[in-house]
Amino acid sequence: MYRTHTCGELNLNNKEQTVTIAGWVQTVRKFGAITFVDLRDRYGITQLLFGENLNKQLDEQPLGREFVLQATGVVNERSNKNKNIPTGEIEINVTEFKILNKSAVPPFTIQDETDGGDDLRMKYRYLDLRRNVVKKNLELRYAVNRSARNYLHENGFYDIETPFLIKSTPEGARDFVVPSRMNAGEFYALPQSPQTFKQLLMVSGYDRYYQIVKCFRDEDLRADRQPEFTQIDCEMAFVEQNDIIDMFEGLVKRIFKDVKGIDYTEGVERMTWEDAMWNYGNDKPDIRFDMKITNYKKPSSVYTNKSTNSSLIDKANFVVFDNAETVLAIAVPGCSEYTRKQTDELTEWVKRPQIGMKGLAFIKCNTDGTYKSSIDKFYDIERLKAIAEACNANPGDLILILAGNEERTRKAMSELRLEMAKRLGLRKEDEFRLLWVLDFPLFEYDEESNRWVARHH
RNA sequence: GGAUCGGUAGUUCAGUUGGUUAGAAUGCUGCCCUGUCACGGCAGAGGUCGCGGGUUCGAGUCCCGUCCGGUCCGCCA
Repeated sequence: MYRTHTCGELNLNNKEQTVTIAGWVQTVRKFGAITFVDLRDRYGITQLLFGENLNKQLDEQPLGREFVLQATGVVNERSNKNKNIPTGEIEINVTEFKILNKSAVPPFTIQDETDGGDDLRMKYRYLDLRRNVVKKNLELRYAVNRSARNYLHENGFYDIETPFLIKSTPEGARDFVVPSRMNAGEFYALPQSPQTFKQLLMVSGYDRYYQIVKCFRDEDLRADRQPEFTQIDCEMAFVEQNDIIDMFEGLVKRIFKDVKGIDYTEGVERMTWEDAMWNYGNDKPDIRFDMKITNYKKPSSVYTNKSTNSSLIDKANFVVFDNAETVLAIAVPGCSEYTRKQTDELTEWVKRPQIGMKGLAFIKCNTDGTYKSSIDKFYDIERLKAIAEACNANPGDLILILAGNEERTRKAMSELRLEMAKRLGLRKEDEFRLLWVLDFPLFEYDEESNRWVARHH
């Protein structure tokens, strides 16, 4: 028998048993007459003890990191227990061992906190995959996948495969192309998504379809964006928007329950795309904290249901605000005591190329009720007060104001809001909120012509 | 396509105003050690400072070019 147990399952219940395990050498700790070896496989780590007899054999056949080893021995209770691992109460007193394969010295350490950089770890991916943190990621992905499939199956969805070598069906991104042998000079495209196929399925009456499927888009990368990615692709027929939202809210809650054991019982907040962009400058806003954005200028035509009181900043001969398409502010709680150095540092922060603003205005709402600002030259105390009230600032708050092109300024203010929240410790990694951001409807029903028409955006 | 940051020991990084023999940690090698689990102690090896050119008495350091990598913009739903 190759092995009787894995490296993750032995404990005091197996005491006195003779076992055989196989795995990779994690570490070797030599103490003169005895040697400890941590043996690792997918399931865990088990400590091997090489006593006096075998130690001599180890001198002739030295072990190194990542050697593949098969060992037989008796499960012993340890005299010094390690409470950090499940197998920490036992060790195997080795009677016989065989080096199944030697290993060159790995170019980086196989540990949670590895010393290897990204490039090196990708080059030696087979070593990187041995690391526990990488394994955990693959396990998580599999758990999410399994949970989603179970939920969708239970709700009547069919998993139907669709072709990869297809005729181009442009969706906006560039197609990846594959040369055709049969038709020289012609090419297949790889799907940017299964969009046309699932629509075909709907027409054919398969009214609930899903697929966990690769999509291909030949565009430049970002840190969180790859040309090849997987999505949970779904389509439903004979439904309204709320049916879809309810179904996939259920999916997300089920995944949290199955994967993390979290019961997300509260309702999921719904927000229109317009509100998300207007109040947070972001189509996926962090709503774990408030700090909403206040708009001081008339919105562009994108925001059909928004209006503002631009008289608050008008007619002050302040060209920066006068010439700006958009003027936005947030009230940062408790930061009115910021020093000149700190506000200068924030100004430099928004001027970085990634943010791209030309400058930053601020109003300190002092706790004694007075105001001190970088725009005192243009606005008297009454006007500062009015501007501050418009963004619901409290005494002790620091109001930060950005002005410029609408799209860029909104995006910059979103980044600034997140940055300030981070500095104040408001972005708590272990807390989460689910939120639906409802896209601008692409079609609307036209009563006159009695048909659906595309909305202009 | 554009902007910007980086490339120094196996690895992750430091390296001052341009100045003696380029350092640290970790890994690796050898010796010591019977209870470690990030073992410990002692000793040692290990470098074309990405590449090419220039300035200079002298370049890891300054300048130009080039290659590679990261991040962002463009692009991408």
